[in-house]
Amino acid sequence: MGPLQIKELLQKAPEGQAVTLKGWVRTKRESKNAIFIALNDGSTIHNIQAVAEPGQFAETIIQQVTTGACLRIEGSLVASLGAGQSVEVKITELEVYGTADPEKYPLQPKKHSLEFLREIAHLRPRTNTFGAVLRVRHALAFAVHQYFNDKGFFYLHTPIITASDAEGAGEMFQVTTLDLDKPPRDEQGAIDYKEDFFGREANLTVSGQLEGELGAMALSKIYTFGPTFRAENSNTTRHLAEFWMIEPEMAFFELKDNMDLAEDFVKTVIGYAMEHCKDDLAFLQKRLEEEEKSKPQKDRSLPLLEKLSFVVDNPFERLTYTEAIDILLNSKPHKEKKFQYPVGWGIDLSSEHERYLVEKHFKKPVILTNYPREIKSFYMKLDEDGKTVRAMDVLFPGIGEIIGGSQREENYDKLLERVKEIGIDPQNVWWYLETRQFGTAPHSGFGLGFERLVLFVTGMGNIRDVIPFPRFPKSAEF
RNA sequence: UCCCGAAUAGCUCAGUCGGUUAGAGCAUCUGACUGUUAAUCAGAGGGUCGCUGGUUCGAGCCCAGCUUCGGGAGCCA
Repeated sequence: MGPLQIKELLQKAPEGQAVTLKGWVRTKRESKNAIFIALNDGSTIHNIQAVAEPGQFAETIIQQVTTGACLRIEGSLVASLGAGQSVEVKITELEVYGTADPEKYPLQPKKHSLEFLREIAHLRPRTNTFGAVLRVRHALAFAVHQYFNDKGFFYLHTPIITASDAEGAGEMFQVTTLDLDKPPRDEQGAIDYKEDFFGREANLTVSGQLEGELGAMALSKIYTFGPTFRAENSNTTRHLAEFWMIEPEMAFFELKDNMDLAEDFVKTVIGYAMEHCKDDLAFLQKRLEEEEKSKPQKDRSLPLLEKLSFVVDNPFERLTYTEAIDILLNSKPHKEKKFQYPVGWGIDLSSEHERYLVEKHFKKPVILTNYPREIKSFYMKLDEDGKTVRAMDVLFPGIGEIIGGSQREENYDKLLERVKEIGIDPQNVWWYLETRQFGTAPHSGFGLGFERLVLFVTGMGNIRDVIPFPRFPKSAEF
């Protein structure tokens, strides 16, 4: 089962017991009577201090103990003689698993910019910041599964390769085994996809929702949690070409049930991270506070943990799109013509409008519902007036849209009409339409961008820093 | 894709009006000191100033193009 993790060792009572340490050197300090090694194995943000006596080991060995080197240490767990830590390990055996040439190893015991660390994504998990982010990311992922399991949902594995481009959720990455130099052509000279691996055009999924609905029409409550791909040329702090999306889909849920679930779900998983990642979140909070020292008081945000508590403890503001437009029309920035994009019923809200509602007007997460049908997807259930659909977007401060969902159109005729209206060939989604012919049911669901959740919980500023190996335009290194 | 900004030592940055030999802190190395805490002190090494071209007696600095990066916008989760 391997050695005890440093996280566990740090909590043990020091009784001189024999322990084994395996981990990477963060710093080494040599003094007349002792050599101090700060070792970290990623199990916790905290290092354990290992102590050797000068002359105890050959100088050639001690010289190999540099920042980044990997060590095996045998020793005894004792009470620390110095301040700053309660326990330490008195070294009896020292083995260098792997050296890290200090002239070449890019991570130094000092602050590095996040931009620089992005260039060395293969090493950045070894930093305090990324260690903390990755542990929080894990806790959130675990909490997602636990939450749905507790609520009677089933984890449905929807396909990653799909032949339907009906979602309309964005540009897709094509999947092909055709020879791109000389692809087979049909009689019209067009590429003949009948010759391709699947006998038709195929792409990476942009959403598991349509398949998720098929699952919900049998298992009642399902969720997906998998990679999602968008080939959009998006260059922002909130978009990735490859990201992880969580999509619950529930039979017999109407829009209000959907909102209740979304709110409870987000609050619960954030609460889980707060409970299980105290040290990491405290570190991230401190990091943010230092970063914000240069900003004027008014531009500083709440301390991270206060911000998270606030979200968990307060009800989200719920209002319709129409009400939101009214608020925007009566807002100061609108009257003073400060908005870059004009406000009016029917517009797709831009991020400045969403920010105003969330950050200025309500100062809390907001759920907007009942958007005009023209700006939302074909599968959303029409309201009685035929003008709006039962959509809901959850908007978070600093992040924008973290969840997008809706009650689905379960009426076959209305759905077929909408499919045709937006130009999808019904033949391409015959299987989706059939669910409305065979035992159709009211149902709802939503999609949550996992990295946006991690972004919010960690307080990081760029989505590329909350996924281990980000994929974005012109970048697929590592 | 659009707008704005940036690119100088391993990292973070300064560099005056275009003018002689390119600056600091951290890191690294050497020495001193020390139960140390990203130790401290002294010294040393370390540069194709993103690339290409132009203006000029002279360019890190001015101009053009390109590349890469960052922030904002759009697309969205």
